[in-house]
Amino acid sequence: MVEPTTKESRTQAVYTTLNHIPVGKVTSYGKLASYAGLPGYGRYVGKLLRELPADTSLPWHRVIRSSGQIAFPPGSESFTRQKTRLEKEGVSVINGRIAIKDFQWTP
DNA sequence: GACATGACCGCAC
DNA sequence: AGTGCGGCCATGT
Repeated sequence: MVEPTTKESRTQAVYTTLNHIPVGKVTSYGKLASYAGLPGYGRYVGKLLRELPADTSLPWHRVIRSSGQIAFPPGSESFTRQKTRLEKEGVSVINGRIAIKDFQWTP
């Protein structure tokens, strides 16, 4: 049988890993995918987060690009929303970039 | 099934 | 340090 990797299992794996990111730390789409057991699924992670409901309890704002920058165009609503949430958790964002040296979270 | 799109990534210049 | 290009995966037309 070859179907242990269904859409639901992938989604669940990503959600679970995302929910384990502690406050004050962030990770990247690609790293999150790898930690969830899905290396190379960075784009898919972005798609999942995009499909999240507005009232979700998942810390989607703790996911940024590997370059340390927010994935939204500066000034957009999503950008501001993410920046505000991050700063409320103690993560400084300057010019769309995470201002701390050790922003990467490792399980 | 081919082509285009997207909250991505790594490497080369 | 900024830009470009190919690679990656799932979806929608």
